[in-house]
Amino acid sequence: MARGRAPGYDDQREQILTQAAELFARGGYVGTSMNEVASACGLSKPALYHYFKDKNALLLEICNTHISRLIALVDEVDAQQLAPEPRLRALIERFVQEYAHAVNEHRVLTEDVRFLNEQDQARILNGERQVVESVARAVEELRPDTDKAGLTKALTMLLFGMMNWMFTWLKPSGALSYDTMAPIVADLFLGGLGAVQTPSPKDTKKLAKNYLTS
Amino acid sequence: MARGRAPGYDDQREQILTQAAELFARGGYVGTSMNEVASACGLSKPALYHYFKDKNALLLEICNTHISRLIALVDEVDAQQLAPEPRLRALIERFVQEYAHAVNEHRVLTEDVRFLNEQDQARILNGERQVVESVARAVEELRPDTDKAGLTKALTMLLFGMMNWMFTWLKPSGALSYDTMAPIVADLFLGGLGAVQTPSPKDTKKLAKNYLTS
DNA sequence: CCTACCGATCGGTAGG
DNA sequence: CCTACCGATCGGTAGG
Repeated sequence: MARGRAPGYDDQREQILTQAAELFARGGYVGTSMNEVASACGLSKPALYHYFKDKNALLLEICNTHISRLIALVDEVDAQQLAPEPRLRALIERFVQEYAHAVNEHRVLTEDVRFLNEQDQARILNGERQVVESVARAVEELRPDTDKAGLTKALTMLLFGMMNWMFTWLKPSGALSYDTMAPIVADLFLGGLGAVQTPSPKDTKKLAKNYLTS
Repeated sequence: MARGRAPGYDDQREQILTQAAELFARGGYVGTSMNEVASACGLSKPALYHYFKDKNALLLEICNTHISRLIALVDEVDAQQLAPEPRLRALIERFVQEYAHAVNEHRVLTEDVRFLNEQDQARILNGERQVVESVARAVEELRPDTDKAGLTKALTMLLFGMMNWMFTWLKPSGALSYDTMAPIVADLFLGGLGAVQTPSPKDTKKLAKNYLTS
């Protein structure tokens, strides 16, 4: 029988990831040294390198764990087969909960993916695309006309903007304030959706060309 | 008569600031070296230091120029004494225009202020507070009840979230797509504002406590 | 405005 | 021949 990892190995990895996410969120990926990560975990730098092969692997696992949870979240809501409005409300509530549960990880995901190596970055961006597309489908159900106008993704991204920007102004002190925000975001978005004028075809053509393709 | 600056001195400074904003926006402040800035401008590093005393000064001037324009913008709209709805529409249009005109500077402002030294950071954050408060006043005029509920600033920040997040998904290729987005953001926000349920006093108390105070 | 450097610290790894 | 580390230092490069 093969000898496994030492007991506590996985716990130690988890603890390192949590610490690194906090340090990266505060000082940025490039602005945080492996020495800082190590000493925040009470480890020597070689000990840290025992758990992660390099700095990129640390960043990748933070991003990957978080995006995997977001993908699982939208899949779960999809599986519930809710009507359009409760579906979008459920998505918003779950996103806000998830962000509140992982503020540091979320900030790292939104700010530091660009520092991953090319292939890992592509993997993460692919995951993000999956998540966005699932929400976009929910938006489109609520306003089918926006899709052919090329507006669906724009509206979806405005919704993500409201949620993703929250970590810059809401203190991460507790999940309660995030919980309070979820229905507000849902009310605002769902209430405003019907008021959005579909732009002229000339404008939406330009709009469609201006999405980031990657 | 004292010898003035060499002719072209100010032009060179401007060019450096534009180049630096682009490099900082792409690679982050910490991830960009002064050598990279210098060579992108066709200068030696010592030559670069002739125009800016250190890296912090470069970051400060990028942020300061941009935030000053935003403050001027809200002051101009304030001076027009518009009715609440056209006022907020004007603010949104002007913000989106300004962001489109200075995508790199805006990204640097939103992501890299934390790397400024303490005093400069405080100055910039103070400017940001001015801008937010002006928009918050416009929001409060449209929904006076949200103020005593502590909701005004939350709604204002959701609006900024929609606008500030745009640079992550709209290609910076042209001002036209941004122009198309401004009325969409305005429709969505103004349309949704009336649909937002005021949360219970218990929740808003928590909400008010969770703003970043600085 | 150049070449030539400094103190320090970077990410990563040697031997034991 | 595995794991779980340590003290010390590697080659390069950062801001200045």
